[in-house]
Amino acid sequence: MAVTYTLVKECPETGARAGVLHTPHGDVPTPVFMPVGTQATVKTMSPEELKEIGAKIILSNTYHLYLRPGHELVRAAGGLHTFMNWDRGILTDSGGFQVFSLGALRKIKEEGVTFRSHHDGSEHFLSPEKVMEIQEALGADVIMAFDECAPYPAEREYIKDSLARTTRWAERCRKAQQRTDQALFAIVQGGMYPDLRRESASQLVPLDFPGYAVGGLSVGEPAELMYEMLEATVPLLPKNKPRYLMGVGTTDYLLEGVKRGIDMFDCVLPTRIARNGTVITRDGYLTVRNRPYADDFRPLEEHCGCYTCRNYTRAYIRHLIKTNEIFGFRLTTYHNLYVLVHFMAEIRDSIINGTFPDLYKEFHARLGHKKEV
RNA sequence: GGAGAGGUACCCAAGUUGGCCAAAGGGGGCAGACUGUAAAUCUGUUGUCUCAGACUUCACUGGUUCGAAUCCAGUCCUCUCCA
Repeated sequence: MAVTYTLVKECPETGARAGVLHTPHGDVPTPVFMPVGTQATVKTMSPEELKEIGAKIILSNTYHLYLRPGHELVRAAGGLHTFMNWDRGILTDSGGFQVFSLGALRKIKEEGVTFRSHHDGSEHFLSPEKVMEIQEALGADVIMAFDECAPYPAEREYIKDSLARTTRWAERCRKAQQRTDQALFAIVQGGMYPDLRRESASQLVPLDFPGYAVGGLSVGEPAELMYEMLEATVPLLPKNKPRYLMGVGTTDYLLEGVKRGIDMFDCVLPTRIARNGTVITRDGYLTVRNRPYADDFRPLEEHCGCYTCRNYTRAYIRHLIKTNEIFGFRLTTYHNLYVLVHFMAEIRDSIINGTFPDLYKEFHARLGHKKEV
């Protein structure tokens, strides 16, 4: 098996799990937050910095790397790990999210999806088979089945058709798979309809994929609705396989996701808001770009052990951001990723120590609302 | 000394057949958004007030006119060229 999962401990009070994802590029303790490096780089971070932060696995993207520089070039480079000098885990998203985010530029059919390139308008056809070919050329440890991340809100009938097609696409991906050293995860869809979530899961689970993702969430719906969908989905997923909640990455969502049995998360939010002048703290967001921090000589977050907080002040970082200096984006990105990666490690420890419910209560009181610090 | 060009809001800069001008557009400032990255992006806002409405602004002073950033006269200042 390319990638296996070991369940280390499960919180008896909640559904929280501590485990290990074993990959050809090292073990990944779970629950885990995976930084996103869409174009074969986590924007502004070097691989060395990512390791320093504690990242054990990162994301990259099929659609984007297919367009540029082209998967054949990555293959010629020796695969994504070699190409980008990252010897730890990599997961590639299938392009399913681009079916959603490039909504105006694509057309969905049973056979696959026609995209008009957002670079030059050229037309490209991605099918489950093509996506598998690309992902095998890229060579990530975990690869994703081609799916449709459906929009919210969406009609029940639309979601029903979409989820069924996503299942058929997952089967086609499975059939097209040739490499045996990559784990192909299927993606549960179903929109915001609990019964359709269950329908999707019940179609995919018997196909026995090495891991399952929950997709189509965090697309604009209220938080409570997302939690409800998780509760409808996760209990149907096999306990001995990793569960991955796609596109989720605020501290409160992470905590709530873990509580409901999720093992893996990814999100562009920490890196994106970092570049837009906002940092994540244990107590909420801090928009360090704003005026009040102009002469604030404290670190971004007191007691944070990250490189940024050990060496730089809010005033300096605000200055860098305001002057559009690259180093500013690097410092905020570093901090945000550090916070999430370490938050997950802390959660994992608490699950193993049996104190997760306490940690949950503590953070539940602090999170869930945005607050300037 | 002579010839010419010009002075518009925090900065740059449109606007000079008089009204539709509190005044385009940039930049800067101040906020907001961001969740499997079309994102170092996008959106809002940026004269004053008791903000619907009213008031004071386009170098300065005076004038023409129902009405002036726009027309006239004078003053101050800036730049270019020629001596």
